[in-house]
Amino acid sequence: MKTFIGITGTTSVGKSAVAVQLAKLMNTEIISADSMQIYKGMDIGTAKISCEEMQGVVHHMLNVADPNEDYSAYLYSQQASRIIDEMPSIPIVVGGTGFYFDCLVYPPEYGNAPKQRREELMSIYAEEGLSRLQQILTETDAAACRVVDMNNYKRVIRAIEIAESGASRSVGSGKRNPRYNMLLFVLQRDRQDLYNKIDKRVDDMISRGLVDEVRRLVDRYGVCDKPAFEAIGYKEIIGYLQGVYTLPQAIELIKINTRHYAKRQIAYYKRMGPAEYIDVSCNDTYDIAKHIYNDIMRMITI
RNA sequence: AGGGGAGUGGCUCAACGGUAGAGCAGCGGUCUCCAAAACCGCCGGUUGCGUGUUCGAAUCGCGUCUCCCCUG
Repeated sequence: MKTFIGITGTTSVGKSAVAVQLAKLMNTEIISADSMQIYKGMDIGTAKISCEEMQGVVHHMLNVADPNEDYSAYLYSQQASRIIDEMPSIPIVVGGTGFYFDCLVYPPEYGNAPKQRREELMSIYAEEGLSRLQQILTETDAAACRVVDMNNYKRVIRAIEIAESGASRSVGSGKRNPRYNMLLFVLQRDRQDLYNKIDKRVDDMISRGLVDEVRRLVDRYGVCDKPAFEAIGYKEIIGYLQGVYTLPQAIELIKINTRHYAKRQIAYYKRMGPAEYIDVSCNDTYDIAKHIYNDIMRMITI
């Protein structure tokens, strides 16, 4: 079983820089695990690492999809695991999307979703509401209703898709076997400190031209309902461009939504299995990378 | 200074005589292809202050403080 290094943490915690230092120490490459940096042309708002910041370290899984595509965790796990498998060195997977790490280590075991059917179910939800979806699931896979969050239309739709493919959301093989040996490091910092950094980062994004970036995106693709357009920083600025919010309101919303996101990230990391938590509040990025490097060397030689 | 309006949890407001509710924020949680998404839960107020009326007041009276608007 192949080993990879996982580095995660909330937005604004400072993952990218640490990862670059670590990659240089390990003489290896980086694979992004970020559900929004996947998209081309979304750079400022996703805080995508710049060429200079990469310092020559190769980064994979950035800019691999167009914003009007239906990208998904399923595609990510397929593409990223291929890269991991082909890399001769120990890859470093870095990003804030905990679910993507899960999908790498435990590849989704249910079948692929037929695209037309999902659109049908979506329009049923839009026109007839959640209760109709619940009814469909009850009829096709009653057992799944006990396992699935019936208030969450996305989960209900997915369970219906699985049921219609002949499987059942209720009979997943409980303890799944991991595909990789992941050595996970979670970077963290004091909550107030983190919130201050988030506020500052959002202000920076605005002054670096986030509004223009979003405008360009909308000009090119229109306002579609693809995942990319639900990204924090984008949906709010779109609202501003459409006159729903003033710019200050949109900025405040971005900050709030980013804080909420960070909280959800923290909750997710707690359930990702064994991990080493590293406080990065008052440490130099190189020192943090060196610390992680030493730990890795120790774990691998044992 | 005079006239009018308002003061309710961090914020915006509801309840207008029967000992306070909601949204937002905050905090916690869920998660097997939309995951920066979607969903669930929790905390929090002796209603500016004082006094009176009443069996009972956030709600009525009086006084006082603060804020807003209008007139000077």
